[in-house]
Formats: sequence, C-alpha cells, structure tokens
Amino acid sequence: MAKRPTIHDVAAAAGVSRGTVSRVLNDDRYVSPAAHAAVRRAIAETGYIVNRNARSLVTQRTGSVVMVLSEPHEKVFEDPNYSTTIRTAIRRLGERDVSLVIMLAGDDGDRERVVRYVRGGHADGVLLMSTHAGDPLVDELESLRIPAVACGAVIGKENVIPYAAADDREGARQMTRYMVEQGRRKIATITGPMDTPGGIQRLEGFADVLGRKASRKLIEHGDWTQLSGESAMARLLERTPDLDAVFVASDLMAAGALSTLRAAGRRVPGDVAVGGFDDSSVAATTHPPLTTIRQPLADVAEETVRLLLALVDGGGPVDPVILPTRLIVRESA
Amino acid sequence: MAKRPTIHDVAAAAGVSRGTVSRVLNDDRYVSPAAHAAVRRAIAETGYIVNRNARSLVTQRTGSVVMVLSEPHEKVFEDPNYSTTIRTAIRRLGERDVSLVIMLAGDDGDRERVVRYVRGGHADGVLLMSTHAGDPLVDELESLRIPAVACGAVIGKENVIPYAAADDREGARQMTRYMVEQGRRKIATITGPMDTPGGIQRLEGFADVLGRKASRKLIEHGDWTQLSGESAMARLLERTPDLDAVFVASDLMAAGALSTLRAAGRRVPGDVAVGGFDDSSVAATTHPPLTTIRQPLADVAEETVRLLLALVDGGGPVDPVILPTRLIVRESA
DNA sequence: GGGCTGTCTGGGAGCGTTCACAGACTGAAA
DNA sequence: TTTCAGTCTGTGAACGCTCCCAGACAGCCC
Repeated sequence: MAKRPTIHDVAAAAGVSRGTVSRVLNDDRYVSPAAHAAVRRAIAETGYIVNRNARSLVTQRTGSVVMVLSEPHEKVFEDPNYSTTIRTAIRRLGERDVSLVIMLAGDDGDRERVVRYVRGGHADGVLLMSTHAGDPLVDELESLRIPAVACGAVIGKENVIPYAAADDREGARQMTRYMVEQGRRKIATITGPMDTPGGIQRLEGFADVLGRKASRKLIEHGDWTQLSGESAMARLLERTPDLDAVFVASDLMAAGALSTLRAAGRRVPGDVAVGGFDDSSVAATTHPPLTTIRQPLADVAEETVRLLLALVDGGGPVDPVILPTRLIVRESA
Repeated sequence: MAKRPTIHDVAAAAGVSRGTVSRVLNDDRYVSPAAHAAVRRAIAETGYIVNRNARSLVTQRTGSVVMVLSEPHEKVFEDPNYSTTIRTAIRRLGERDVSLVIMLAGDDGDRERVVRYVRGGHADGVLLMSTHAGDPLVDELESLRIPAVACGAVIGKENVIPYAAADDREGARQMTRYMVEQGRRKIATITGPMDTPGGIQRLEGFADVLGRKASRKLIEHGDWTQLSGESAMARLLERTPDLDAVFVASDLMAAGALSTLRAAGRRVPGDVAVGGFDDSSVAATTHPPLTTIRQPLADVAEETVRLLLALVDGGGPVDPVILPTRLIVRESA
C-alpha cells in the first residue's frame, strides 16, 4: 500500500503551513480565500484523506457510534424489525460521516467487551437496542457518562436514557377497539415478555379498552418468537375454547397463533379474529394475511439517531419521542 | 468523563518504564516475571485500557473490519439471511476483539464514502455482501490492496476476491432431482437476478438435471422479492398452464409464487409442487410450509470471517470455500 | 503617530502509543 | 580473564493530527 499523503504533504503542495491546512479541514475562521483555494486544490491533487486516528487522539472524538444489541445470541435479529432500524441508522449516521459499529451484548462476556470498548473511548455515543429491564450495561454506561439513547424505552430508566419509540399503548388500543367494533365478544391477548416495553404497554393498551373484561384467563405471555405464539395460543384455546378474537403483540407470534388455530380447526377470521403488531414482512406472507398495527419503524430509528447526535453534539438533555401507530386491515380480523 | 489512565500511569504504578508496559500489553519476549506481574497488577489497579487510536497511529492496524452491503437502499436486509450473516460475523470477529463497522454501498455517494473510509486506513479488511457483477467498488478495493473477501462469489472476480458460499448449483440440483423423483413432469423455475451468483448457479443446477427439458418457456426471472415471485409465477402460469412444479430460487419469492398459485386456484402440492431455496424464516410461515434447500448460512459466514482474518493476518492467498446444502422436505413439494 | 481591534499565518507542544536502539546485567564458553 | 550470546530494561523518536500562542499586517479611531 503506497504511503498515504499527510497533512504535511498537503501543506507543502499548497505552500502554506500545517496549521492553515488544518483550519481549512475543520473550516475554522480566519483563512484567506487564496489560502483556502490553494489548500483545496492541494487536497484534490494529493488525494489526501485525514487520518481519523490522529485526529481522535487529540480531539477525543471518534466519529463513530456503537449500536448495542442486548439480546441472547440465538434471538438477535429474529425480529425482522431490526433490519429497518439498522439500515436507517447507518444511512442517517453516514450522512453525517459518522460510522456505525455493531456489538452484541447477549452474555456477560459480550457486555464486558462493550464496556471496554466504550471506556476505551472508541465511540462518541451508544445506541441501545432492545435493552431489557435491569440490564447492568445501562448502569455502566450511565456511570461512564457517555451519550446514550435507546430505540424503545429502557424500563425503569425512562428518565435516564432518552429514547424514541412507537406508541405501543395507543397501538394496542387501536387494535382492541377495532376488534370490539367488529363485534368480537371474547377477546384474548398474547403479550410479549413482561420485561419489555412492548410487552407491558401493548397489554396496558389492551386493558385500557377492555377494562374489567380483560380477565387473567384471556391473557397469555410469549417471548416474541413464533414458537411461543403457537404454544400461547394453544393454552388460550384450552382455557377459553369460546374466544372469538386474539390480539397478538407481534406479527411473528401471530404467525404462530395462526398455525395453532388452523391445526385446531378454527377458521380465521370466521371463528377467531387475529390481530398482530408491527406490520413486519411476515404479516403479508401469513395465511390469511395479518391485520396488524404498523409501527413507524423507520421514523423511530431516525428519531433515535437524531437524539443521539444531538446528545453527542453536546446539546442539553433531550426528551423522549413517541410516534403514532396505524391500524392496517388485511384479512385476519 | 474522568481522565483515563495512560500507559504512563501504569508504568508509574508498576515502577517500570513505558516500554516494559507496552511489551506486556503486546506480549513481547523478554519481560521478567516480576515486571510482568507488577504491570498486570498496575493495569488492574488503574483500570487501564489501551487507546486504540494511539496504537493504530503507529501500527497502521485498526482492529476493525468493515462490512459493505452493496444493495439498493430499499432492498438492503429484505432478505432475512442477512441477519444470520451479520450476527455470526460480529460474534466471530468479537472473539478476536475485532470490531465490525457496517456501511451501505447502494449508490455512488455511499460507495465514495466506503472508498474514503478504506483509503483512510480505517479498516484492516473488507467483507463484501451481495456485491453485484461489475460493481466499481471491487476494482477500487483491489487497487487499494486491502484484504477483502466476499460472502458469496463476486461474479467475474472469483479469482480475485476470495469467498465462502453455499453450493448453489448442487442445491438446485437436489431440489430439481427431488421433484423429478416425485414424478413431476413439467417443472418450471423462477430464478434470481442473473447478475447474482445465486441467480446464475441455481438456474444452472436446475438445467443440469433437466437437460433439454429446461426450455426457455419454463424459466422466469425475479429479483428476490416476494412481489417479483408473484408476478413471475403469474407469467409462468399464463405461458404454461399445465406446469406441475416450480423451483423458486428463494423462499421469499416462493412465498409470492404460493399466493399467485392460490389466487389461481391451484392446489399446492396437489396440482403444483413448489420448492424454495434458503430455508429462511419465512419458509415455515407460508401455507403450506415450504419444501426448500437449506443453506449453511452460519457456516458460510464463519468461513467468510475466517478467510478475512487469515488474509488480514498476512497469510498468503486463500482459497474459496464452498459448503454443501441440504434438502428440507416440508409440505409444498 | 500611537494604540487598538480584527484578520491571517506559522510553528511548537502534545495526544498515547509502538518501535528501534543502546545499554546493563547474567552466565557460560574460550 | 576476556568474550560473547542471551535477557531484560529504559528512552528518544516517530505516527499525523489539533490546539494554542505569538507575531505580522491591515484598517480604524482618537
């Protein structure tokens, strides 16, 4: 690899000093138009690219943020929604020339690595994904005082870690209301894990609408996986065979619920209406296609990034952002 | 953020010089056991973490690799297989304390950014994902002489960019053979884009088995998306209404084909057998569940990473790795 | 003219490492 | 005893950048 030109080479080519080149690079004040032009030309001629390491060494800024996926290894990415978020984050950060490092935090070893990375000063900010309640990582990050935001609230840390999220609770209300309006009488629900915001708030929204009708018998818990949706549905059917609707807190679990219902000979939506949540890609492939709640995932991701950049740029504290959901009617309800 | 301890602080705490600490850090030869112990203790006491920027500045190594996703923005991640690859790559790299930066290369601006990043020396290696034939990025990387490997062959550059991949061709043969054995007479195929290895080789495998029976009338092209699967299936049905099987080069497109078939009143697998490829997560959620070809994705990802690390560590040229696929029989064929 | 403010430039110092080299010490061979 | 190879250690010099300070110069006001 041929030796790359340094700021010295550019300075020499432009007939100015390092200082002036540096000023142009960081568009500082007080550079004469002539010098500015000469430096620009020299940069183009030499093909100069600043060495971020050298810069970081003195500025203590890295120009990169790290996205931390706090999920057991097997489950990372199982949720297709990750993809949208990552893609959006990369794009928005890229526009600002900030690069994205992705790290896993599924076990203690991983977490330790993340902490070491952050403590080593290798990232300007942290973007938390699916961080569970009580994750020790959060306290660590907090004590390091590094800018951090979450995509979706971190339970118990809502006032500490800013976040952007979809309005889970209102989304659940939308679906439940719709089912009520469609004349369903016995509406059950399959929730997500109760240590996740989606698990808690979608159940709350469900209960908001149903009030005392939301009896414990009509509530089952899953862990977002398709398999858990299957078994939760089976338990519901056994306990309440005459249910005529079920609001499932994720599309993937809803896909599981559908296959259990089919196996049990229930027709959807004839006998049982099924509502999902997410409007992820599986929603369209199920049979029948899922009526679901669309989360503005790309917007959530964008807002998350925006918050993080604001924090990194040293703006004061930022406020959480909550974005509206929308009911998408297909065939399952 | 409190000032982080430097190698000086450690040296002072251990009562040795910077040099000795550095030697311990990089476990060089010639450090006395006593000094070694003292340094280790001092590191623990001070909570010292090496500053990678300073290190990179002198070693010209960064301890990170960049994964480049060469896909138009809308389509990035549409294929659920990405997830497995990314997850696996992060883990394996993490074990070696190498961090992963992800960049998009969907348009010229992106590509320019990637080149700038690599030319800036910010990555020790490049991991190419779904790079299309003739992508200018490849030539750029080649001329930069930076270690690069691809996950899946880069068409036309098979001898330049090492890669790990599933045996697409043999996988296609497995599926086609299976259909023949099941007594199907008129077997069609929906391919991927013909500028991707999966598009080309899965068609070749199909043709290997069918020989002259693989007439042009029985071949349609898609672009991996579900929608393209739907329309390709429609075209096939129109042209050859009496086909009794279709090998679709991806599960997602197969899902699309299934819905077209259903809409056309064809029973699967009664009237038409449908075979997919990938064994991705959608394969299980379709109705009926897809018979498909499982790609050893995690293994492919592991091998890709292994190749890259070997290259980065300065071993000589490495050979491509091709891993076997397996037929997964479900209900659609 | 003297002082002041504002613009512009150059260069020394320092960021936290590694590397190469010189030197000190050991023990064994000549 | 001298010589030499092998261990072990400390130190100066990079690496490529930004920051800061000093100084030159111009223009303005009193």
